[in-house]
Amino acid sequence: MFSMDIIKLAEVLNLSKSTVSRAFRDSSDISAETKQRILAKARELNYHPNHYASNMREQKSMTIAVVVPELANNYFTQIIQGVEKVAKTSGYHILIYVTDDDIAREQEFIRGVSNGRVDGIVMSVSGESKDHSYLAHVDVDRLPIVLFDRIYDDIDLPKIVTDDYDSSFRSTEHLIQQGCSRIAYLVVNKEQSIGKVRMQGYMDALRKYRIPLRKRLIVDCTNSYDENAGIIENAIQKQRPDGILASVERLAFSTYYACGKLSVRIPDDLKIVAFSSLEIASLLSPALTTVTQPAIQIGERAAALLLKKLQGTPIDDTERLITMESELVIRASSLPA
Amino acid sequence: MFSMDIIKLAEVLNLSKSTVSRAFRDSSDISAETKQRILAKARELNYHPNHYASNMREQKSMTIAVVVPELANNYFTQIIQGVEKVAKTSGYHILIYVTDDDIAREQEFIRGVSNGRVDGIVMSVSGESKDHSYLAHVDVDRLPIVLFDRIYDDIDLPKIVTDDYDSSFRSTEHLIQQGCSRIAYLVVNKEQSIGKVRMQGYMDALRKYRIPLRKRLIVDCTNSYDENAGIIENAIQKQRPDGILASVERLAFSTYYACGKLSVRIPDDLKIVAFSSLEIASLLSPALTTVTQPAIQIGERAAALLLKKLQGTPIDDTERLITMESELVIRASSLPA
DNA sequence: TTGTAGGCGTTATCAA
DNA sequence: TTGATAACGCCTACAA
Repeated sequence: MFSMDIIKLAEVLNLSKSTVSRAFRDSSDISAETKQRILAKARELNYHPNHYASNMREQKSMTIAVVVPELANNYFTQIIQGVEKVAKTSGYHILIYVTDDDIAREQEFIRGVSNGRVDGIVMSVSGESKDHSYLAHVDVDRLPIVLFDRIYDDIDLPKIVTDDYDSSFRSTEHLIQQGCSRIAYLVVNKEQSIGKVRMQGYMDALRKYRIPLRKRLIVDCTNSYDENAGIIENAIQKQRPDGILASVERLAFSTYYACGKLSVRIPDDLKIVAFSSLEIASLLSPALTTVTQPAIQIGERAAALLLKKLQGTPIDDTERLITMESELVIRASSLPA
Repeated sequence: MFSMDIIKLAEVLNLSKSTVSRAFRDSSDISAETKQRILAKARELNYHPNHYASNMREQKSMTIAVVVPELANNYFTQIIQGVEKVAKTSGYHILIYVTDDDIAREQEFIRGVSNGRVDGIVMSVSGESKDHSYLAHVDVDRLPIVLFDRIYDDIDLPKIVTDDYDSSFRSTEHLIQQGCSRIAYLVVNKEQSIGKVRMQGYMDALRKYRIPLRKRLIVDCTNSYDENAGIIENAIQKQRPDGILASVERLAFSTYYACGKLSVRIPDDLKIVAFSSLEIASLLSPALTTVTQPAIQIGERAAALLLKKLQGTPIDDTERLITMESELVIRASSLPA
């Protein structure tokens, strides 16, 4: 029950604490010899400068927060991988916060880290986009924020997104070209940025091919697996779609299960394309056609942008909205039987 | 560029900083009225007590570190989900560290958080188990550690594991009962805790059924997808196994790809069982038989155990080694064609 | 090159 | 109930 601090270490070494302190920074004001001696002793006594004390002095924490709506989603865990990778190389630590799509919690987290606890934030916002003005009050010079994927359009922060509109348009077009005419769009929250943009791509593709938009084919799902099972089964039975565009991965899985249960054959009776970062999409039965977002790169990019800002480099305008390209990988689930 | 601190807030309110400070803790030495006034003003001016300053005073950070070998693995992301969930309810923050199975980095991380940066650690160790004595030097009264899944046997810390030996034994037995006699065991690191224990279960099951152990059927894989592709293809062609037990999920995926490439049919020519936390194992082609570990619960349990310790409750002996049960979920990949 | 001293923002102790 | 003051452990002018 004995804790080492800089003073004790200094005493042991018969030096002042300033000298010891210098040994742990880049300071040139110290003889190599003394420095070695200090470092050696520190290792021996297992001394490490207290991070919080340093932080308080230096007003920085070398920590960034990653805020995501959920963890049970390959996309977000890949984002974290990307952020972690970049953060690590610059010596930053990362704190993870999961909002469960609850804007109150999102707000609470942002507040909770607004005290020097983190130096910056990488965030994909929660689904609800009603009142998010709290973000506008954050002093981004003190606490920079980079948004990715699920963003708030009216908030002026650096953003990284994927070409969701195009991907959605192309996916729908692909289904049409495979002969689908009753294409359903599965969405969790169509008020939210990505849900909305992807829906627009879907609708515009239908219009281009003069396929009437049927409101019933836009299916509102939830975050609950159980509820979605019912919703999707119901939609399949009642609306008889011959194609499905799932705006998030999870909804495609639910569709697979529903089809299994209802004996609807994929792709014979129903073709599917899904936004998904599942790496083994090709091992599914049938292999799933995906819009694959470069999730890891997005995470890396977001982290790099944040670090750049943290290092004082100004973000130029071209970097305030970065659009990355997704890839439409066509597999069996959307091809002729 | 104006930062709110307790002194400024006190000035605005015409109070002393002590009084303001009291408003933010449970202190009863303050009138309800004053407290309200302070809290209201704080909200208005967006003041939050600086976390690091508090930490320094209180010698605790309300933060725990989660150290995992990798993030590209459903098991570990589910663990994080579990830890996050429990930590959140107790107001703890979580830092994520990824070792990439590099013990040097593991060591570096532990050192790096040994300064009050975190109050405790939940960790699954890296694969290499040569020299990990550094862990023995950690003062676990100051910095409690809970190990899970991949552990070091000779380190006396609370541990949470799954019944890997039994699972492995039963899986192998299951394959034997399906008529397999040349069962390969795919492993990444057979020196490491889980790799070793799972191998033992495999070997003992073979012995029970008097099936000779063929060294060639124990296939050493790596962490690289590309390398594994070659290794596994090679093993399938040269050793002609009729059953495979994959000790980690990723190796099962590689096997699926290899079989596709080599036109080996699953389960007709080769049956597979894998340790895997993939939630959509039943959607694979064919559906994958899995040993499913209760990953989320393990994470929850590990976090709960750590929090218990942090709250000063002593850990009793029965909790020093907790064994959770995995479930063998039999699906098409290991059943008769 | 090394030492001295002040302050980073809090909270706890003690006095008023 | 409130206020003054001394830590918490560290870093950086500035002095020696």
